Amino acid sequence: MKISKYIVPTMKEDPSDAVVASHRLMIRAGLIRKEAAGMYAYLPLGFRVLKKVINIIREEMDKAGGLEFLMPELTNADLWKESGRWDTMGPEMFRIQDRNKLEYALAPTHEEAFTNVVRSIISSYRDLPVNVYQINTKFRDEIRPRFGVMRSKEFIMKDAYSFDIDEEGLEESYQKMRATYRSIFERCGLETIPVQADTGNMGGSNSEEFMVASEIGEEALLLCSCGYRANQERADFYRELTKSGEEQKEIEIVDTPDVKTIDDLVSFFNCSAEKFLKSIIYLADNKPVMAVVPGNREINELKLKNTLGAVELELAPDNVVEEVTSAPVGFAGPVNGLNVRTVFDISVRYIPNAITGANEKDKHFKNVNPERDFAVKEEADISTAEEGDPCPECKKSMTVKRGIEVGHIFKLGYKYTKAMNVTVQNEKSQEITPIMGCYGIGVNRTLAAIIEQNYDERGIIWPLSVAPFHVHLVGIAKSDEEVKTVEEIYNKIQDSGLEVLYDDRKVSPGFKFADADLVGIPVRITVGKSYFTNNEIELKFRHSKDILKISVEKISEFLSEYRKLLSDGNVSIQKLSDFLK
RNA sequence: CGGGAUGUAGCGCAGUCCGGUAGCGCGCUGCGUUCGGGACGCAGAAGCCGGGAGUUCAAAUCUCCCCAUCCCGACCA
Repeated sequence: MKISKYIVPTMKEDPSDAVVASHRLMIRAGLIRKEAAGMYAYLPLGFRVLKKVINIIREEMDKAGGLEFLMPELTNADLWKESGRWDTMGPEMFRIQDRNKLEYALAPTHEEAFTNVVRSIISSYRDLPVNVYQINTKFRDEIRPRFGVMRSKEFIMKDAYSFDIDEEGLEESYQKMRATYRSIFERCGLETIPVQADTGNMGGSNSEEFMVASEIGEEALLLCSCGYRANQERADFYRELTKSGEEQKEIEIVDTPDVKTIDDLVSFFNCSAEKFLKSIIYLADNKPVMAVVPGNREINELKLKNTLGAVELELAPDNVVEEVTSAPVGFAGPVNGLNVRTVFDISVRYIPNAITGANEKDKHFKNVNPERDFAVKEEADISTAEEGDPCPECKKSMTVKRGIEVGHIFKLGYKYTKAMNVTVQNEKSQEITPIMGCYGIGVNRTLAAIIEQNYDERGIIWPLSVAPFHVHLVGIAKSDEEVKTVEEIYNKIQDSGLEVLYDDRKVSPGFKFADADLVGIPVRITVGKSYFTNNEIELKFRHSKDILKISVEKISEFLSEYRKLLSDGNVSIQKLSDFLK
């Protein structure tokens, strides 16, 4: 492809609204343009990369026995009502009506749609297992689209759904996808960290997220050297739960004017934060509940939500807090039994002589003792694991890293097959309900994550497997004759079967080199001065500074080797540069 | 939805306090000179100053209302 006939609108300056590297570079290198917040147009160069990522996913899915579908993006409300998610999906689902006032959703995910189509097709245990998938656009009315294509309102997702006759089968399907995901991300040149995760509103039990370590990641991960890896949302941690020997003192009420936050309390009472019982009022499905954790801990809202079995959980507004505690915000506590459901963190009962709000303005209790001064009826782990907390498996101290979630695999269980009444006959002619798994990959996000992991101050450094072109040919010709010579080389590279982007523009060499670095094609071939004087072609790998001067014959060999490695699916920069030695 | 910021030429910005001729850099067009790491000269084109209402002789600039975009928190691939 000649640049003069293509569209590569590169920009020297960073766009003002891009903060993270991938977003900046995708716009500067001419891969995407913003249409509106959370909506992006892919330009030809960006679309080529996107297609390469899609192809890798498709190849690996097909290899694993996945069957590719294409589902409608507009889904009937009846489907969602059948599974019960019409009410639970919340405002992130785009809902629309047609001219007859029938309700639809722009699909944010496709469990229902696939379950529906599969149930109409399968009828026997012999039809199972089956793994169906698609690569298609999803719509989510994100509260805040962010970071370019990393989090957008419209995005491409590969979503797969497995149906098995029993849990054993599901385990097999799940493990197969687990392995498939590893190879997909590996082929994309991405290093991923699989972590245990929450299943969110997808339902189900077991789930694992594939994370790309990155400073800009929106998830915090807890990692242990023993191999324990979990999303902070659901990470467990080990706790030494023993009664302290401390003698129980007499409960006292203390005047604490304007002392509301844990920080205030620490300086007021001059003791450590873990002595306080942090008591927070939430609204769980619009009903007030209180959660109590030690003052040095954060409440893990997801754990709390799961404990409560709630669909929606949010901090209660001030007026609700005042109503429930009959005191301003900041003085809640479990002592004189409030009339709300209260969940205590499992560590609370082991805190002697604690300090807590008195449910009265400017008053706190000190020397509060669990069970003596209040009943601990409902207990759960509702604390967030933090950096340095002991690993739940080996008790060693865990570290925290940030990550971008590029893939997520779930064991869904029977949630959809039961709700939507999917059955097949087993060998005894009995009706059984298949069990499901579901497996997603954010395609655009994967692309952005690839850039996040592969760039420098000059631009993108594409892994060979997803580069928009295999070779970037820079021609520096001064006369018509020289132009013709470069063109012959261009034809030769094309004939070798490689995808080549040929910079044939009439601009200065520096301009072309800078653009080549920005666009980031892994192999750059320059035909210029040294060719016209010494018959040597210059080759430069994007990831290194070295410029190699190579004879025409050797270049031909190099190109056919490159071509061969690509078709073997076995190409790496290492192998390519080794070939030149 | 809460908190913060910004909308001026295709892109990046100044001008706004203190009302009075709309500006700079990049890019773009033409001609010429250049030609190995974002070349130079000359000549050009291009802006309802986010939208609406108001104050004023006069508004990019002051007031009010709307809209959009970005950043920080809750949602998620």
